[in-house]
Amino acid sequence: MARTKTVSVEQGKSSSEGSTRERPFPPGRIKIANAFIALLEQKEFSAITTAEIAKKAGVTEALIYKYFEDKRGLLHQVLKEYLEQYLVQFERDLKGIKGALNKIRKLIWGHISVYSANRVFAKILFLEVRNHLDYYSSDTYQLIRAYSKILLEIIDEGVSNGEIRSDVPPKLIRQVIFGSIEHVCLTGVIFKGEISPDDLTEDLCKFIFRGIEPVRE
Amino acid sequence: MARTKTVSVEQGKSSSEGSTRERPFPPGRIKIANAFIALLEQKEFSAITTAEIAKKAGVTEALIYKYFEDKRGLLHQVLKEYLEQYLVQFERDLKGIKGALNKIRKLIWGHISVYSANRVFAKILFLEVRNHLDYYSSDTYQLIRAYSKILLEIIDEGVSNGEIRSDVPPKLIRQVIFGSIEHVCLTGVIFKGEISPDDLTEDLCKFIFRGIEPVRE
Amino acid sequence: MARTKTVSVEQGKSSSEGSTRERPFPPGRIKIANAFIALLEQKEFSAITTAEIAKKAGVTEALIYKYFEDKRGLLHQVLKEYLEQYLVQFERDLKGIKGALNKIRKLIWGHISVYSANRVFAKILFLEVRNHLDYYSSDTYQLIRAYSKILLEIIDEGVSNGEIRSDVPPKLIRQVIFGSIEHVCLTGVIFKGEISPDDLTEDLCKFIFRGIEPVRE
Amino acid sequence: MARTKTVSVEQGKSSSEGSTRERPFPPGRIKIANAFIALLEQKEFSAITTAEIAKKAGVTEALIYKYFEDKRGLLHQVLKEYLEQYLVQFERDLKGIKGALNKIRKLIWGHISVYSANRVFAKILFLEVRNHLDYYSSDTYQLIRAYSKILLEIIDEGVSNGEIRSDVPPKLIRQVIFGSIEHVCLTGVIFKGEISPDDLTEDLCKFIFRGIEPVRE
DNA sequence: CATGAATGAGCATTCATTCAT
DNA sequence: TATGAATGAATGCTCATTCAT
Repeated sequence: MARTKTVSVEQGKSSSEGSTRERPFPPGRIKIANAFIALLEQKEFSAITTAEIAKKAGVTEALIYKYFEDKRGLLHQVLKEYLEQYLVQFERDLKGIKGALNKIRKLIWGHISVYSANRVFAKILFLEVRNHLDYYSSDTYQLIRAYSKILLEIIDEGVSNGEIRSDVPPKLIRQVIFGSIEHVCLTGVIFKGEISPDDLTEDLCKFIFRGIEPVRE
Repeated sequence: MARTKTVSVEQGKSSSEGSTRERPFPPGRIKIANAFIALLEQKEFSAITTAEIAKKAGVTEALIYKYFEDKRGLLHQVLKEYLEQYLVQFERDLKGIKGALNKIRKLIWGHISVYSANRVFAKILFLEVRNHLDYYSSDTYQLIRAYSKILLEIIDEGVSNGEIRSDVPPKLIRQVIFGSIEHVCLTGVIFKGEISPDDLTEDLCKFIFRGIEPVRE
Repeated sequence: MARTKTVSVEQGKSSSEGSTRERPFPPGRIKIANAFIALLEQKEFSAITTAEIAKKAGVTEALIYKYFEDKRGLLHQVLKEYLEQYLVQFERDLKGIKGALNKIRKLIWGHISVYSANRVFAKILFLEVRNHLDYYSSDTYQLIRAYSKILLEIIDEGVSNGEIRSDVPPKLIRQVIFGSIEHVCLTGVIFKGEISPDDLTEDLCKFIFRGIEPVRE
Repeated sequence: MARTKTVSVEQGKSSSEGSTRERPFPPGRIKIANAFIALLEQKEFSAITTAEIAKKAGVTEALIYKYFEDKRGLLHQVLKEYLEQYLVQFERDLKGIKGALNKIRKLIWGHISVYSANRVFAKILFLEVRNHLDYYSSDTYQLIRAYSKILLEIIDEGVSNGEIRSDVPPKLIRQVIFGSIEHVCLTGVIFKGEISPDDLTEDLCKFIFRGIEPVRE
């Protein structure tokens, strides 16, 4: 079973300058972030209290407010750090892959993999953050949009080179892809079942690429 | 813009005939349910206070607890009544339709239509209720399962008679269908955009039935 | 185990007059009183709600207020009916008994017997009613005072005729007697243990009559 | 009139010596405890609201829950601190006293003295706490049991050395002693009358030691 | 870098009680 | 004789958040 790693992302220098190098997060901050993530694995965000976080982290509640705007800020921050990491990885994954369909396959696999490895991440994303309006004006949302845009570009590329049919709106295609991935993973996340990236990707692609109907001739 | 109708389901008929018949809901109950639904259109469940509901309904807070278990119970109850109504309609819709693909098309259309007509309903379903474990042991969940089962049977039927390919697990197909519908609608719901059942159904089916790839001649 | 009888006292005419004879309590009233008593056996007064009483009685809450002033009135009423019954019995018991000590013995036995047979009664008396000031201005308190006065008179009688020492204030003697009885029974009531009137009376009298010290010959 | 002292027990010493030492209670906690005790003198526990306590203490309601489990926890805590203090005193009082009867006399005196000096204490003990089942599984109950056990041992000692008659069960003797004390004090507490430890002890012992009957030559 | 102490505002829920029918 | 519908008022408790040290 893929254990969610609770080691808080060591932030590389967000923007590097000459001097002291990327300084690591102070211990308190790390403890808080980890405690929070651990808690998220057990219960939903709104059910988590600052008192709980502080206790689990072994610090005082006040310290949370030293490092984060507020409770929701903590959520966004943690999510953002996760996401940034994933996007870097994702870009690398896509490098050197030829063909729109192949890229889509890789994207699906990568997407499912993250969800599979870090269920909390998945849970946060589609159960906590997305429902709130503040999300849509957050940094995180911009990251997600960037990611989402990449898929759209791949689809456009596919349409251009004839790999993908042109009689269905690309945006709809994108929605179906994301919708399928998430629905499939949601089930796994909620029921804490196994999620097998390889198998799921295989089946999903088979389906998405060629549809529901059997091969005509 | 499709206005969500706030008329609480009149269960049974209000005017009795014959004997004791199931009596109509008392006015207070109806007012509460409607006020609650109206509120749900504006804000998320956890942000709605009982005081607000009572005020909007023009009754006292205490009355809420006369008719519903608690705040969450109110949510479930309202949802359940909605759902029951929809399922009746849905069964009727499906009557007389031949062919698995045609049935799926109808189902998709019906599903989107409900979401389109009753955004609150959609919102409740995938933003409020589903995230909580108590949902999965509720009456509502049973209704949803029944509904879900119907789709699976249609798919099985399609596989049997050759309408649907057999090399992809039926359950995955179901997940993709539901996932697609919901992702597509979610966008509409969240951004309060138009949702056109006819167009969406058309595109979705085009896609789901024949996949992403262009026709191979 | 002496089961508390839950049959509400059929009130004899409180004060008789010529006409229609003691009319029995209406069924609703009886059901309420019985339900209440049954509830008192399980939990303390303040933990019992009118809703509960009504439900157990199979009537509406409103009916309680038809027959009783309010919740506390119900308590007092029930208690009073119990008490009146007991006092009648008690007076009869005392008839024909000679000697202060013998009378005291009989009183102790009677007192313990009631507690033993009707634990609810005991519980109400020393856990619910007595703590509240309204008790001390109630009918019930007058009954208790009457009862209490009888004991004092017996003691006085004993002092006069030399059966009882005169160098201890009679009122203190009375307090010790009541205190002993109640402490002994309280234990039984709270821990739901057996209470044996005969044995307890025997031991208590042995002690109260001759004190803690061994016989000095 | 013996005024109940409202100074909350300073646990440990406030001024540290040596190392880390148990630090004194924070001011808020002390204020809460004192306010609560003061309130208990005026009304019964269930009639005291958290709002009241907070107001009287000059703190916010929330602070109550920082220092105490809940309202009932506050009651138990306050009682426990009182009790612990008393038991220490009590053990010292008993030191150096010879003879079971003398010890009993001292115990009675001490017991009445506490009640007399701290009526709230008495009130809490036999009107609030004792009626609830949670009491019987509390720390406080253990303290009371310890205290109660001491009396039993004294009685046993008296039986052994011939000071106390052996034909009455020691436990019953204990019950009579406690029952008498409490009944006698209860009257004082409820009617806010004077309680004179010296006189009461004198009379009670006279009675308990030698019983109700006059001296037989 | 971190904490102890304290707060302010909210909020679900309970319950006895009333009254027209 | 009894009920269905509705209420008013209270209350315990939670929680995110602040700030001096």
